Amino acid sequence: MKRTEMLKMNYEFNRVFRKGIYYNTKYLTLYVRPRNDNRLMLGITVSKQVKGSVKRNHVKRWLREMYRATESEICTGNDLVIVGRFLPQDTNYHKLLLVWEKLIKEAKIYCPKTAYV
RNA sequence: UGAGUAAACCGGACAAUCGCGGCUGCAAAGAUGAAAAUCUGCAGAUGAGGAAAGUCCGGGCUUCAUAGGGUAGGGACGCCGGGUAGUUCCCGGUGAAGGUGACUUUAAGGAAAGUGCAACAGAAAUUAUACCGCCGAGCGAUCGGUAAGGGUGGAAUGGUGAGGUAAGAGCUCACCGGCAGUCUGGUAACAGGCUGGCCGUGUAAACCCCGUCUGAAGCAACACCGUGGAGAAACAAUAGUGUGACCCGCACGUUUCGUGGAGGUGGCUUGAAUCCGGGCGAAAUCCCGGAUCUAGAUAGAUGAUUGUCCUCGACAGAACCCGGCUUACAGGUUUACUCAGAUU
Repeated sequence: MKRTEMLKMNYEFNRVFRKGIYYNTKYLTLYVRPRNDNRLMLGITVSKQVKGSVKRNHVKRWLREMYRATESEICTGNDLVIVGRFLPQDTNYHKLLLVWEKLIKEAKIYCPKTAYV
């Protein structure tokens, strides 16, 4: 299985924020920007509305795990940035996963496995 | 048994599957490359805290400044002894305050160098003073003596008792307090004794005085590499470089020095280290011997799922590294001690 490619530099993030299309929900914001090549790159960031570095880190891990679970169903050729926003106390991984699945369909980057087979 | 004091420690556990960081080893299958190597692959062990936090002190380390020394100014600290690389930290002790007690708290030098302040109340808040009183003189107005008592205040000119007196007063005496001198004990802070003598408030977390210490900035420090770009020098015109097997053709001046933006590499984990054993000491700490290597990321690694168990899980995430302080914290364990009660 292919390793997830991460966005690293600050300018890469800024490029996606400025030129990408964003899809907003209560818990997450997704920025999408098409790429010239066929790679799929991911950036994860969490808003400071989530207090405390422990909680922020935890949300980041959820987002990464969530992406990993659905990576094979996402269209290639895009830069994605997922932003974690304010989360109520009873949030857990499963709730986030449901939100995420809705979000990728809405953003029209949901490509079921046919692309790979 | 109940209530409490002090110290030390732990900070959900186990199993399975998938996933992540750097490390070590293997493999040579795939990709890049001239090579070294890098990525991918497989295996292995390993991977956040007691506060990682606040960034409040003290260092190491680095750069800048600086011949050496002193003074002023600024800042910090302030009972004594010991510990330490060092501190405002730690340990032990002294004084003071609190608690029945175990024990706790303590910015604890100087008010006899000087200045300031002390609201309201009160007669009076410091080279001051007499409101109600008390006593004496006087018919009285008033004058003189006094600071026991009342009253004000956070604080009122040592306190209690006796003598003394017109009434009173350290005026005198005893004890207590405080001051000065001296002796004894203690390394010292200080404690105790003796003698003299009766001494005018508090505030230095007000200025100040005395003593001690004191360059500045921080890993985004700093060192190295550095496509591009700015600069300098040298060389060349049938040359050189790239493309290519070669020629033609096409494109471009080339090389060196050097400054350094983006970016990269180092700094980056072996250290006042951890564990075990022994020793000096009342303790902090120190000494000796043995063993171990225990995160090193850079959009920043610990997560998800399932199952079992319990007390049902708090505060909370390394970012150069140590020592200390402070603050946050569900619940639990151990040891020592105190008070009250019960039983023997």
